[in-house]
Amino acid sequence: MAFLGETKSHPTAEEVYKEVRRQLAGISLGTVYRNLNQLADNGMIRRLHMQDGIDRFDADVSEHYHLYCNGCKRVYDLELKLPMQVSKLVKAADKSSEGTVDGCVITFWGKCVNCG
Amino acid sequence: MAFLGETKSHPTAEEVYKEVRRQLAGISLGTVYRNLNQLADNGMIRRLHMQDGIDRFDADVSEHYHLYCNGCKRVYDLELKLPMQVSKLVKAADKSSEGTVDGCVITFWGKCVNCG
DNA sequence: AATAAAACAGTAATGATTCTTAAAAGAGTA
DNA sequence: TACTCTTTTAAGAATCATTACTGTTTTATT
Repeated sequence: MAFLGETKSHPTAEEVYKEVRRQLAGISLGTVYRNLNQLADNGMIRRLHMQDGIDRFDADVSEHYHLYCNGCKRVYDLELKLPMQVSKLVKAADKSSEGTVDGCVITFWGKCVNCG
Repeated sequence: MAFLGETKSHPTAEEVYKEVRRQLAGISLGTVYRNLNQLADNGMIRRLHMQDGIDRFDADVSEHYHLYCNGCKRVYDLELKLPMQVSKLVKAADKSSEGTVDGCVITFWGKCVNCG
Protein backbone atom coordinates (compact mmCIF):
# COMPACT_ATOMS: atom_id res chain seq x y z
CA MET A 1 0.00 0.00 0.00
CA ALA A 2 0.97 3.54 -0.56
CA PHE A 3 0.96 5.03 2.88
CA LEU A 4 4.19 6.83 3.54
CA GLY A 5 4.08 8.71 6.78
CA GLU A 6 4.79 12.16 5.42
CA THR A 7 5.57 14.08 8.53
CA LYS A 8 9.00 15.37 7.69
CA SER A 9 10.20 18.48 5.98
CA HIS A 10 10.82 18.24 2.26
CA PRO A 11 12.63 14.98 1.77
CA THR A 12 14.18 13.73 -1.42
CA ALA A 13 13.16 10.31 -2.67
CA GLU A 14 16.38 8.98 -1.20
CA GLU A 15 15.53 10.44 2.22
CA VAL A 16 12.03 9.05 2.09
CA TYR A 17 13.56 5.72 1.23
CA LYS A 18 15.87 5.79 4.23
CA GLU A 19 13.03 6.86 6.50
CA VAL A 20 10.51 4.32 5.29
CA ARG A 21 13.13 1.63 5.42
CA ARG A 22 13.21 1.82 9.19
CA GLN A 23 9.62 0.60 9.23
CA LEU A 24 9.68 -1.62 6.18
CA ALA A 25 13.18 -2.98 6.13
CA GLY A 26 12.85 -4.71 2.80
CA ILE A 27 11.37 -1.93 0.72
CA SER A 28 13.21 -0.94 -2.41
CA LEU A 29 14.01 2.47 -3.79
CA GLY A 30 12.02 1.70 -6.89
CA THR A 31 8.92 1.10 -4.80
CA VAL A 32 9.40 4.40 -3.02
CA TYR A 33 9.68 6.20 -6.33
CA ARG A 34 6.62 4.48 -7.69
CA ASN A 35 4.53 5.37 -4.67
CA LEU A 36 5.78 8.93 -4.54
CA ASN A 37 4.96 9.36 -8.20
CA GLN A 38 1.52 7.90 -7.71
CA LEU A 39 0.80 10.14 -4.74
CA ALA A 40 2.04 13.16 -6.63
CA ASP A 41 -0.05 12.29 -9.68
CA ASN A 42 -3.12 12.02 -7.49
CA GLY A 43 -2.39 15.34 -5.85
CA MET A 44 -1.91 13.80 -2.42
CA ILE A 45 1.58 15.21 -2.15
CA ARG A 46 3.50 17.84 -4.02
CA ARG A 47 6.59 17.22 -6.06
CA LEU A 48 9.07 20.06 -5.99
CA HIS A 49 11.46 20.42 -8.88
CA MET A 50 14.48 22.07 -7.38
CA GLN A 51 17.35 23.76 -9.10
CA ASP A 52 19.86 21.10 -8.18
CA GLY A 53 17.92 18.59 -10.21
CA ILE A 54 16.89 16.54 -7.20
CA ASP A 55 13.17 16.46 -6.62
CA ARG A 56 11.74 17.03 -3.16
CA PHE A 57 8.35 15.88 -1.91
CA ASP A 58 6.00 17.82 0.28
CA ALA A 59 3.01 16.44 2.14
CA ASP A 60 1.63 19.95 2.47
CA VAL A 61 -0.28 20.61 -0.74
CA SER A 62 -1.62 23.97 0.34
CA GLU A 63 -0.42 27.10 -1.44
CA HIS A 64 2.92 28.15 -0.04
CA TYR A 65 6.43 28.86 -1.21
CA HIS A 66 9.80 27.32 -0.73
CA LEU A 67 13.28 28.47 0.00
CA TYR A 68 16.15 26.47 -1.39
CA CYS A 69 19.20 26.87 0.82
CA ASN A 70 22.39 27.10 -1.17
CA GLY A 71 24.28 26.05 1.93
CA CYS A 72 22.75 22.83 3.14
CA LYS A 73 20.79 22.19 -0.07
CA ARG A 74 17.64 21.71 1.95
CA VAL A 75 14.23 23.12 1.19
CA TYR A 76 12.26 25.17 3.69
CA ASP A 77 8.77 26.54 3.81
CA LEU A 78 8.53 30.26 3.40
CA GLU A 79 5.94 32.21 5.31
CA LEU A 80 5.00 34.75 2.73
CA LYS A 81 1.88 36.64 1.83
CA LEU A 82 2.12 37.42 -1.82
CA PRO A 83 0.64 40.78 -2.87
CA MET A 84 -1.26 38.94 -5.56
CA GLN A 85 -2.70 35.48 -5.54
CA VAL A 86 -0.94 33.02 -7.73
CA SER A 87 -4.21 32.15 -9.42
CA LYS A 88 -4.53 35.75 -10.52
CA LEU A 89 -0.94 35.78 -11.66
CA VAL A 90 -1.59 32.73 -13.79
CA LYS A 91 -4.72 34.32 -15.17
CA ALA A 92 -2.83 37.48 -16.07
CA ALA A 93 -0.12 35.43 -17.73
CA ASP A 94 -2.71 33.44 -19.61
CA LYS A 95 -4.27 36.59 -20.96
CA SER A 96 -1.04 38.12 -22.15
CA SER A 97 0.20 34.89 -23.67
CA GLU A 98 -0.54 33.49 -27.07
CA GLY A 99 -0.75 30.00 -25.65
CA THR A 100 -2.46 28.72 -22.54
CA VAL A 101 -0.98 29.19 -19.09
CA ASP A 102 -2.15 26.61 -16.57
CA GLY A 103 0.03 27.26 -13.56
CA CYS A 104 3.28 28.51 -12.21
CA VAL A 105 5.91 27.90 -9.59
CA ILE A 106 7.69 30.52 -7.56
CA THR A 107 10.83 29.29 -5.93
CA PHE A 108 13.15 31.34 -3.77
CA TRP A 109 16.75 30.67 -2.97
CA GLY A 110 19.23 31.94 -0.47
CA LYS A 111 20.52 30.75 2.87
CA CYS A 112 18.56 29.19 5.67
CA VAL A 113 18.85 30.38 9.24
CA ASN A 114 21.49 27.79 10.03
CA CYS A 115 23.65 28.42 7.00
CA GLY A 116 23.12 32.19 6.85
CA MET B 1 37.16 30.11 -27.34
CA ALA B 2 33.87 30.67 -25.68
CA PHE B 3 31.83 32.44 -28.29
CA LEU B 4 28.65 30.58 -28.96
CA GLY B 5 26.37 32.52 -31.26
CA GLU B 6 23.33 32.61 -29.01
CA THR B 7 20.65 33.76 -31.35
CA LYS B 8 18.14 30.99 -30.94
CA SER B 9 15.24 30.52 -28.60
CA HIS B 10 15.91 28.54 -25.43
CA PRO B 11 18.02 25.63 -26.50
CA THR B 12 19.11 22.75 -24.35
CA ALA B 13 22.80 21.94 -24.17
CA GLU B 14 22.15 19.19 -26.67
CA GLU B 15 20.54 21.62 -29.10
CA VAL B 16 23.38 24.10 -28.69
CA TYR B 17 25.75 21.26 -29.38
CA LYS B 18 24.00 20.32 -32.62
CA GLU B 19 23.89 23.94 -33.72
CA VAL B 20 27.51 24.76 -32.91
CA ARG B 21 28.62 21.55 -34.51
CA ARG B 22 27.64 22.86 -37.92
CA GLN B 23 30.33 25.50 -37.56
CA LEU B 24 32.88 23.60 -35.52
CA ALA B 25 32.54 20.06 -36.67
CA GLY B 26 34.93 18.62 -34.12
CA ILE B 27 33.53 20.19 -30.97
CA SER B 28 32.46 17.89 -28.18
CA LEU B 29 29.39 17.97 -25.99
CA GLY B 30 31.62 18.34 -22.94
CA THR B 31 33.13 21.50 -24.40
CA VAL B 32 29.68 22.92 -25.02
CA TYR B 33 28.70 22.20 -21.45
CA ARG B 34 31.87 23.75 -20.13
CA ASN B 35 31.41 26.92 -22.14
CA LEU B 36 27.73 27.21 -21.31
CA ASN B 37 28.51 26.82 -17.64
CA GLN B 38 31.25 29.40 -17.85
CA LEU B 39 29.01 31.88 -19.64
CA ALA B 40 26.24 31.26 -17.15
CA ASP B 41 28.60 31.72 -14.21
CA ASN B 42 29.74 35.03 -15.63
CA GLY B 43 26.19 36.18 -16.15
CA MET B 44 26.55 36.37 -19.93
CA ILE B 45 23.71 33.94 -20.42
CA ARG B 46 20.96 32.58 -18.25
CA ARG B 47 20.54 28.96 -17.28
CA LEU B 48 16.94 27.90 -16.89
CA HIS B 49 16.17 24.96 -14.66
CA MET B 50 13.04 23.48 -16.11
CA GLN B 51 10.65 21.04 -14.54
CA ASP B 52 11.60 18.21 -16.84
CA GLY B 53 15.10 18.28 -15.41
CA ILE B 54 16.69 19.43 -18.66
CA ASP B 55 18.33 22.83 -18.45
CA ARG B 56 17.74 25.44 -21.09
CA PHE B 57 19.97 28.39 -21.90
CA ASP B 58 18.88 31.90 -22.73
CA ALA B 59 21.03 34.62 -24.25
CA ASP B 60 18.54 37.21 -23.03
CA VAL B 61 19.54 38.01 -19.47
CA SER B 62 16.98 40.75 -18.98
CA GLU B 63 14.14 40.22 -16.55
CA HIS B 64 11.41 38.21 -18.18
CA TYR B 65 9.47 35.03 -17.64
CA HIS B 66 9.16 31.71 -19.34
CA LEU B 67 6.42 29.36 -20.35
CA TYR B 68 7.16 25.67 -20.39
CA CYS B 69 4.94 23.94 -22.93
CA ASN B 70 3.74 20.58 -21.71
CA GLY B 71 3.10 19.63 -25.31
CA CYS B 72 6.32 20.20 -27.20
CA LYS B 73 8.47 20.56 -24.08
CA ARG B 74 9.86 23.79 -25.41
CA VAL B 75 10.35 27.02 -23.50
CA TYR B 76 8.94 30.32 -24.64
CA ASP B 77 9.30 33.90 -23.52
CA LEU B 78 6.29 35.31 -21.77
CA GLU B 79 5.33 38.92 -22.27
CA LEU B 80 4.13 39.76 -18.82
CA LYS B 81 4.12 42.83 -16.65
CA LEU B 82 4.16 41.63 -13.09
CA PRO B 83 2.19 43.75 -10.62
CA MET B 84 5.26 43.76 -8.42
CA GLN B 85 8.88 43.74 -9.33
CA VAL B 86 10.71 40.54 -8.58
CA SER B 87 13.31 42.45 -6.63
CA LYS B 88 10.59 43.66 -4.30
CA LEU B 89 9.19 40.19 -4.05
CA VAL B 90 12.58 38.89 -3.03
CA LYS B 91 12.93 41.69 -0.53
CA ALA B 92 9.55 40.90 0.97
CA ALA B 93 10.44 37.24 1.19
CA ASP B 94 13.74 38.10 2.76
CA LYS B 95 12.02 40.13 5.45
CA SER B 96 9.50 37.48 6.32
CA SER B 97 12.04 34.69 6.32
CA GLU B 98 14.34 33.67 9.11
CA GLY B 99 17.14 33.06 6.66
CA THR B 100 18.34 35.14 3.75
CA VAL B 101 16.53 35.23 0.45
CA ASP B 102 18.72 36.16 -2.49
CA GLY B 103 16.53 35.57 -5.49
CA CYS B 104 13.66 33.70 -7.01
CA VAL B 105 12.40 32.16 -10.20
CA ILE B 106 8.88 32.30 -11.50
CA THR B 107 8.14 29.72 -14.13
CA PHE B 108 4.84 29.22 -15.89
CA TRP B 109 3.60 26.14 -17.61
CA GLY B 110 0.83 25.34 -20.01
CA LYS B 111 0.55 24.94 -23.74
CA CYS B 112 2.17 27.02 -26.40
CA VAL B 113 0.23 28.43 -29.32
CA ASN B 114 1.09 25.47 -31.52
CA CYS B 115 0.22 22.81 -28.98
CA GLY B 116 -2.76 24.61 -27.44
C1' DA C 1 -9.51 -22.10 -3.28
C1' DA C 2 -8.84 -20.19 -8.10
C1' DT C 3 -7.86 -16.59 -10.84
C1' DA C 4 -7.02 -11.86 -11.93
C1' DA C 5 -4.91 -7.53 -10.57
C1' DA C 6 -1.81 -4.83 -8.10
C1' DA C 7 2.49 -4.17 -5.55
C1' DC C 8 6.86 -5.59 -4.76
C1' DA C 9 12.35 -6.34 -4.76
C1' DG C 10 16.09 -6.33 -7.34
C1' DT C 11 18.48 -4.82 -10.90
C1' DA C 12 19.41 -3.08 -15.42
C1' DA C 13 18.80 0.85 -18.35
C1' DT C 14 18.49 5.74 -19.39
C1' DG C 15 19.87 10.25 -19.94
C1' DA C 16 21.66 14.72 -18.48
C1' DT C 17 25.63 16.42 -16.68
C1' DT C 18 30.31 16.39 -14.81
C1' DC C 19 35.00 14.65 -14.31
C1' DT C 20 39.36 12.92 -16.04
C1' DT C 21 43.10 12.57 -18.98
C1' DA C 22 46.06 13.32 -22.38
C1' DA C 23 46.74 15.88 -26.43
C1' DA C 24 46.75 20.36 -28.74
C1' DA C 25 46.94 25.19 -29.01
C1' DG C 26 48.51 29.50 -27.43
C1' DA C 27 51.54 33.05 -25.23
C1' DG C 28 55.72 34.68 -24.01
C1' DT C 29 60.81 34.58 -24.13
C1' DA C 30 65.40 34.16 -25.46
C1' DT D 1 62.95 28.71 -34.33
C1' DA D 2 62.99 26.10 -30.11
C1' DC D 3 61.52 25.82 -25.41
C1' DT D 4 58.71 26.24 -21.42
C1' DC D 5 54.44 27.32 -19.11
C1' DT D 6 49.56 27.88 -19.16
C1' DT D 7 45.00 27.29 -21.09
C1' DT D 8 41.75 24.92 -23.85
C1' DT D 9 40.20 21.10 -25.82
C1' DA D 10 38.06 16.29 -27.37
C1' DA D 11 36.82 12.05 -26.15
C1' DG D 12 35.21 9.07 -23.31
C1' DA D 13 34.51 7.35 -18.67
C1' DA D 14 32.08 8.19 -14.42
C1' DT D 15 28.19 9.85 -11.68
C1' DC D 16 23.79 10.32 -10.08
C1' DA D 17 18.74 10.73 -10.03
C1' DT D 18 15.18 8.50 -12.00
C1' DT D 19 12.69 5.08 -14.75
C1' DA D 20 11.86 0.60 -16.89
C1' DC D 21 11.86 -4.18 -16.75
C1' DT D 22 11.31 -8.92 -14.84
C1' DG D 23 9.94 -12.37 -12.22
C1' DT D 24 7.79 -13.08 -7.70
C1' DT D 25 4.62 -12.23 -3.96
C1' DT D 26 0.67 -10.25 -2.05
C1' DT D 27 -4.06 -8.70 -2.31
C1' DA D 28 -8.71 -8.60 -4.14
C1' DT D 29 -12.69 -10.83 -6.28
C1' DT D 30 -15.62 -14.27 -7.51
